[in-house]
Amino acid sequence: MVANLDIVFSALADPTRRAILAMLLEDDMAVTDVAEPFQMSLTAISKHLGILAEAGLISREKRGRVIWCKLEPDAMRSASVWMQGFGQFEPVDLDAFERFLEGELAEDDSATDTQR
Amino acid sequence: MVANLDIVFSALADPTRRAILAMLLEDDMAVTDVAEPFQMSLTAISKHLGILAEAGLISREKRGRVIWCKLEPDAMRSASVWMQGFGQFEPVDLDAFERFLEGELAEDDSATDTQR
DNA sequence: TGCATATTCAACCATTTGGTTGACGATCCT
DNA sequence: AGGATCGTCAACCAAATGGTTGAATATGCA
Repeated sequence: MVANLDIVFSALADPTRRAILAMLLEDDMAVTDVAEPFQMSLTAISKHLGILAEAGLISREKRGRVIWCKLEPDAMRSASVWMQGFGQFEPVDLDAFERFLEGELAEDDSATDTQR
Repeated sequence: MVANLDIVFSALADPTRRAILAMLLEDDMAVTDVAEPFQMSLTAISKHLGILAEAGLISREKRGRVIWCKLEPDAMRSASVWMQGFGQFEPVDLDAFERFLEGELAEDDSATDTQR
């Protein structure tokens, strides 16, 4: 999944699309329901969803008449990794960060009711 | 520094601009030197630099004839923070990571004082 | 002073983007 | 079968984007 940074970043550059992603963070949604809070036409939203899907940021699955849209947060990974090359806003001490993640993982393992 | 996600992400969406940022990661550069490795005109590069500056990703300082371009990695912070809302590929809980670091630091301190 | 260098400005052009509307295919429900 | 709902397609449009060239401005240097 070598996401193309061009299309990922340009997909993220539009506020409508970022809002859609934020909505999908809550739950999977049908196209019509995604469109509901916006002023623009269903066609416009459908195009936005196409762009998000093209970037790999969402997936769409047709069940009956309804197409369900699902967030695919992994697609942001390459963009995030690229950005990590810049600046000090990311954990500077990667070794410490690894130990931190290991600790969290151990916690997750011990938590029997943890989802995913 | 409430960077505008629209202009930050769309600035990052262009491969030429990302390449420029990567070059500036090495060192500050004059406009002419930034333009040198690219096929396009100096004017085009100048426009790209304008867009990067508008997004806050670089700053430009004129010294004599030469305008020096400097990476401003902080501008990526808001974009990075926004992305952290999605997915598990970013430090999910930065606060927890900070507490973890403090904890490690405390361990180191006590290790120097006493035998663990 | 006069020329070379560094950078931007202004005008222009082709392509892409984000939106619209109207028609269409597919599916569900009586 | 027939009507309502879900979503896309096709054609179109205005504005933004990414590039060009030629001229202009500002600075350094002999």
